Amino acid sequence: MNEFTNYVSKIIELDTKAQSEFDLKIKTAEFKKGQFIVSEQSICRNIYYLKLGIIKFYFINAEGKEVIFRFFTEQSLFTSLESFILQKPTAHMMLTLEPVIVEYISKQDLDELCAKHHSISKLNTYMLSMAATNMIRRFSELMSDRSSARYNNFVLENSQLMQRISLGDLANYLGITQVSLSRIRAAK
Amino acid sequence: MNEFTNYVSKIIELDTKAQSEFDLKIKTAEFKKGQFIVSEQSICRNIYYLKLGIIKFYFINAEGKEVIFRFFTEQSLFTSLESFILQKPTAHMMLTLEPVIVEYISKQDLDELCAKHHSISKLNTYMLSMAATNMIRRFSELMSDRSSARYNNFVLENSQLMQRISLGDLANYLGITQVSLSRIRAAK
DNA sequence: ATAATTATTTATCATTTGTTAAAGGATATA
DNA sequence: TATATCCTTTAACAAATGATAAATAATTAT
Repeated sequence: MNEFTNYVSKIIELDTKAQSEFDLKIKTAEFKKGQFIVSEQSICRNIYYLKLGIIKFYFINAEGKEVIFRFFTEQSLFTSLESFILQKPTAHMMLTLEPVIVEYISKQDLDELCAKHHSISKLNTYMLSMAATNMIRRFSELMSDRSSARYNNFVLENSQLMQRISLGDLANYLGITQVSLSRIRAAK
Repeated sequence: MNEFTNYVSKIIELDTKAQSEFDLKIKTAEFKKGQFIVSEQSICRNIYYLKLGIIKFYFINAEGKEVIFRFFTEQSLFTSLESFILQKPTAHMMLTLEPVIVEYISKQDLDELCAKHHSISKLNTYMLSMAATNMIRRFSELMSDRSSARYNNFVLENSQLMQRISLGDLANYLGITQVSLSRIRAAK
């Protein structure tokens, strides 16, 4: 059984038939560091399960600056949601920060399975719920504290992740410049 | 037929039986200006359709300041999503800024209808998709421009709404203080 | 209408953050 | 090892924003 199937089975109980049909649709792909899994203007046709590596989910804003929605690490699901739902070109990119192995299912296959199996429809609902609540939390986090507090909080809650991302990327995630982040770090 | 039912029928085609069962579950409520439809620490048990009025969806951040997710106006769906999904107390409030009339369906009723009718399950999927993509857009908007540009943009795209909300609320929505917004307005 | 309350603007000063440039470290490549 | 490249820090200055208080305008209540 694929890791993706195993992962979702622990979240939503899938009946045997639904599970095996889901598992059959899973494909695997590998990427080198610095490659786009979803590039600008492409259509995101899949939901991905991240087996290995780390991914930066971001866009370039009106001032030409990089804004990071979030990072994804092992054992997480991701997709460029707006593009995935409407199957139209995305402005939101998925870039590998390390060598990456993913498993994925296409929207078409997932839609077909949703129509066929109620348990997979429930899985789909769960994945959308997580996408929505994660964005709500991300927005709240960004609006909740001054940047120094956001930095301290990030270090506390993501000590492992700190070792895998650059301070430049962290600054963008926190919504400040790298110079500003250096100042915050120096001020301790 | 309730306005809520009519509204969703235009988005997702519901078979006759699903539609009438959905319609039977809809309830109505009225609120005066300045009342909470969802108050802090309460559990949000419903999805609402806003028939009349305007609502502020917000929370109080770690520094004690009000942060506005968004405003809702007539003919829109809303719920305090995290609380609704997990049925746990919310930190996100829904406050009426005008007299309000809503129609709503409970989570329990909706879940039952989802299990029974695939078309309603699709409706549920649609509503979650919108919640997620709306938050993605809101986040992007907030991170895309300097505050003066965000203000100009808001005025352009929400000229009707401008007449119904206070500048203090608008400032909070834009992520700045009211004093700062006054400066931006004066600088024109 | 008058008073009281609330909303908005203006002014002043302090703080934060951005910008630019340069310097120092670290890492990768030949 | 030496060189080049990338990442991070530091410094100096400018711009934006916050905090506070006071003044003005608008709204609500008596």
